[in-house]
Amino acid sequence: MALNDVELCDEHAVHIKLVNKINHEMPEDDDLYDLAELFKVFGDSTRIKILFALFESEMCVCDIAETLGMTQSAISHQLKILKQSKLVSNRREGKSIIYFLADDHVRTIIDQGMNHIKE
Amino acid sequence: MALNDVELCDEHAVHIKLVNKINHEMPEDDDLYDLAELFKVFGDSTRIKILFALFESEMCVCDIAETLGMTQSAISHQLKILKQSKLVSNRREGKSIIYFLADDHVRTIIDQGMNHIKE
DNA sequence: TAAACATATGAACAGATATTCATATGTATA
DNA sequence: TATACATATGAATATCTGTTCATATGTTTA
Repeated sequence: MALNDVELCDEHAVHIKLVNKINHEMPEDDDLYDLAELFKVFGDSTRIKILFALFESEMCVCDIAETLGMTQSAISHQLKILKQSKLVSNRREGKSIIYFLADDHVRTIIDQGMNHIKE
Repeated sequence: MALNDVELCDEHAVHIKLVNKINHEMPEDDDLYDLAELFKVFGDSTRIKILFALFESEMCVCDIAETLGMTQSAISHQLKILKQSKLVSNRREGKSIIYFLADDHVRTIIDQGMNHIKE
């Protein structure tokens, strides 16, 4: 749909200033997209579980898989997504790769989410 | 995959206590699911844009559609999802239905997300 | 260095999801 | 009360996403 083709309420003349103001305050499309992508990462219960596990302790992939009762492959795929979003980091220790939380935003965001659903 | 069928690292004997501890601290499945569902709602740029619009002012459906340059139907579908998650509420005013933010968790959660992507 | 171990990865499939289109519902107005 | 207006909704479709399976990569150890 073209931009000059959008639907308008009858009261459009009254609201046009509001629409313009809001579009002026709206963040850049890139930021909005990145933000949605970030929340998308939190929007899967497997990844949420992995993050909760890492709240308690850093862990190797195998132990995360065991904790969640899922295959190593499934966990590894999800860890890749969490790492790409910079929510977790990892380091090698011998044969194992240890994953841990990248920073404390993760906790804050999840805590706020918990507050919301607990009401 | 059955629970007694999970893969175990060779070092399993060392880590079994950690796994048990983490499973003990892990929130209930229902809560984990609800939490993921909540973040899923934030994980779409159309819905993120609607929320940013409502940060500035309550609005009727038609004006939201115009602001975002999208159809009334698409916006209405998304508003339904936002309302089901209790992120927005609405009231009727004559022919229009006015949507507004339900509470302040929304701002906090989105602000934290912004902090993360802005680093 | 060959074998075992730990993890990563690509392809494929099944299930979920956002938008569109047509239309229904509810409200105001001529 | 017929018509226009504002919004909601169901079905259909195209796209996206999580898991599985098979296998590749990289490390340790016998």
